Amino acid sequence: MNAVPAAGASTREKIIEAAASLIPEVGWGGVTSRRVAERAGVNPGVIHYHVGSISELRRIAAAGKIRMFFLDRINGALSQQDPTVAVELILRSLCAGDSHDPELLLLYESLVAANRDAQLRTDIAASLSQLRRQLHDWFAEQGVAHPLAAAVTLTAAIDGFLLQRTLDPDLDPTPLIEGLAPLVKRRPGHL
Amino acid sequence: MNAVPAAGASTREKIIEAAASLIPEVGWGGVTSRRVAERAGVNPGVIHYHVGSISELRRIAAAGKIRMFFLDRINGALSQQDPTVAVELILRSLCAGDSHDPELLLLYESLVAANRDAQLRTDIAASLSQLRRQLHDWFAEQGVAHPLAAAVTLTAAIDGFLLQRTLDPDLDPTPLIEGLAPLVKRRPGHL
DNA sequence: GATAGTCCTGGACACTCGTCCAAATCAATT
DNA sequence: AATTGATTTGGACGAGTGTCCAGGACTATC
Repeated sequence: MNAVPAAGASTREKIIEAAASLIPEVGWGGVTSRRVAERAGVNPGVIHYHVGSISELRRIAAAGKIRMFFLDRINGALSQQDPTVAVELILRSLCAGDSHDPELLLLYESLVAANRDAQLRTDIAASLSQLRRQLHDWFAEQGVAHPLAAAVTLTAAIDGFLLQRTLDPDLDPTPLIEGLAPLVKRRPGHL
Repeated sequence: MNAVPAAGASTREKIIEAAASLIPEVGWGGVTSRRVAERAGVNPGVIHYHVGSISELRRIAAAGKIRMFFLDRINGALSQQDPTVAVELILRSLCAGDSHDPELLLLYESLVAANRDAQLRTDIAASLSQLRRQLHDWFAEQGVAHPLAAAVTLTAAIDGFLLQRTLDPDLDPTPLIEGLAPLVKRRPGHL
């Protein structure tokens, strides 16, 4: 189970990838062994050879995707010069794509499922708290007045807004950007 | 189906109530006909007599509870005098109870399930947009500078924060209250 | 080429699911 | 008391589920 040869790792990854792609489509509970096997082009029996159980498969697939999601989509904006610009950039970019962005749907499916899976909850909570800390440090560095309040509020607001936007694709991010702008303004004295 | 006698309505309500109480416990997909029947103290067969299908039962139960939730928990704060106080009151009250508040868990279960159920999506989107409008009107009345930005940001931030708090009960609402306070400050000229 | 270890196949197992229905029960009217 | 309609019962049906396993195939080592 520890040292997995290349060939085995390949089908294992195919299985995990298939599960991850299914979560947003059919929901957490809809990810079944047969469906995963079919999408991965793999025999149903082989799933339990590479991954212990379906619950564990869902957990592995979700946690991996979520970690990547935060790294890719949020951290990219931190290379911006101005916090206000960065916030607008994050939101515009997140709203640019489909409102049914698979990565977002996977995130929300997992967040809700985590309430019934302690291991998953721990994994996601770690990713979220790391995200908050990164934002906090960056805001502090950029001379934002209240970096902690800014990081917590921003994380929560984006999270909630995107969740609501999955229900109503026409939801306009502009008021939110306006609302968040003063929060991330630099202190007057900052160079 | 329209004019339901008293006796029938009674068991029908027992069924719906049982379903609503199960959603936060076992998740959207975990609400099965047998479980609902057991909790309602009712024969499994009778569910399809009073409610068409299990999907419809879940939808009915969820939509009703969510409408009530917004009415009870949010509107109560609008009788406050000061918007800043009201925001703090809403958050403190929502964070006072269990972080696994059944009503909140039901809301998030339903929000996620709504992505795979057009009817449910429409119902919840209506409740949410009504909530935003109520907040907007109240903020405008109270002389908040940017009522629309305030309403959208507040709704999103609270929604997201509470979702994250279901994962991490120790999450402190204070930074969020700090972050939202300037957003709902009255215009200087307001009496 | 034989052997050993890894990987895969196909099918079985026991279970739960949503839905349906004929028959039994109940309530109220005639 | 008889009749009629609404309500409830208990069980059945087929489909789908997670999990497991005996064996086949495949690959690298000796």
